[in-house]
Amino acid sequence: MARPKTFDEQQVLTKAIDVFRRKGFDGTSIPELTAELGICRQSLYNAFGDKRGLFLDALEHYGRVEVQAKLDLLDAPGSPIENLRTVIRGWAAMAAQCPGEGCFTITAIVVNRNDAKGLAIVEEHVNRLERGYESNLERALLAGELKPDAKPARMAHSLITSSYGIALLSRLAGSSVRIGDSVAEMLDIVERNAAG
Amino acid sequence: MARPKTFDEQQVLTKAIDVFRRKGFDGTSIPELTAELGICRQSLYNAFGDKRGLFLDALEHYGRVEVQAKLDLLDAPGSPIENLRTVIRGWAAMAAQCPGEGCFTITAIVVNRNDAKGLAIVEEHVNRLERGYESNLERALLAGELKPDAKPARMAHSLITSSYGIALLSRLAGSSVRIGDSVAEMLDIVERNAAG
DNA sequence: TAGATTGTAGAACAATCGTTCTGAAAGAGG
DNA sequence: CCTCTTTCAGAACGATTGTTCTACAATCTA
Repeated sequence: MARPKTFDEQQVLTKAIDVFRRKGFDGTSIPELTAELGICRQSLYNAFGDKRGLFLDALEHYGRVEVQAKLDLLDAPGSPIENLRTVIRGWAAMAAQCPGEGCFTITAIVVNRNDAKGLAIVEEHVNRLERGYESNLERALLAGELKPDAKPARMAHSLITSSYGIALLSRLAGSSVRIGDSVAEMLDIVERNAAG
Repeated sequence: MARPKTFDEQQVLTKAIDVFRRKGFDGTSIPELTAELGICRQSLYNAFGDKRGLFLDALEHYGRVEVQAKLDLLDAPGSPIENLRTVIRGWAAMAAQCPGEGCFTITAIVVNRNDAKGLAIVEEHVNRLERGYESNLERALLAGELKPDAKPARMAHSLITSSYGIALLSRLAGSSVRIGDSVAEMLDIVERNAAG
């Protein structure tokens, strides 16, 4: 054998997520990609097939890292409801941290308009996170943290919609107040269904 | 003078909204545009300057027609709260009617990532609608339809976030249940603040 | 050291992009 | 009639697109 891989594929995918989120798919050219990823054309094509392949790989990597991080938070030991509150506040924090950028999922939803494979990956991310919310709420219900008549599925559906609404509108400059109130309302949904 | 305009500019802009929403900005070529709009290259450039000019004009037209239609509904005579319920249900109806397309505002938010002028127009649309929600709720408050301690601004912020969350996620195939529950939750926010 | 492999640098490719230009057909006013 | 003006059809423009190809440097194993 010979020369080992000198670039870290995962690290390249992380950079790719950043670039695509910032400039979109069609808005990012190959020269821009090679410059920002720090690899040359040929390496890009060898590793990912083509431009769309790179995008799809980046999207899957996003699921393995960012989406999974939220799921881990929801599943962390301790009070399920307190974990949920942490995740909800995290959406506002993300919006405040990189305003105008927004989460990669949103770019992917719009960009993959006509790509069934890409849309399927995004949809799986959204559904996984939604099920994460739901199972978190079911555990809270079992633990007696929620009123017995609380409806985890419906709550999860509503929370997911608000979550991505926040992520979308965070791309607009003057959204901080709006996002703050939306997070407060999400926390209120949880509070209202809390026991005692 | 001479030959009168043979194509209706407003009608062309309506078609342009459809095309751009379906294929995005970079994803739509000039030949596609001339085909779908039913006008030739030169007419397009004479009337709108260039491709981006057409997009911005279409975006403004969207504000004059679609956004304004929602505002008119909110301002219609009769019970403010009942009007608000109608508009909220309208978001679900829109999502059900053309699933996978989503409202033009969302395309514009993602597509205008790096175009300040375009982003400003979109932001104005979102803000106008939000103020429409808010003034509707203030009128409801004055009319005694809301509890005295209801907070129109916060309610409006939260409702806008959910509205666009719905519009975004409606692009995913399996979102109908999720959207239904989200609308129910939005109606619940209104209900919970309604006067006894 | 020899050879295989993995990377880089950059030329070259056909295709398509947005845009402009040319020339002519069509209808309204003088 | 003639003269504008609007629109059309389509050629042409340079620039850029995604992709492939060629040549070469680097680093591992045998």
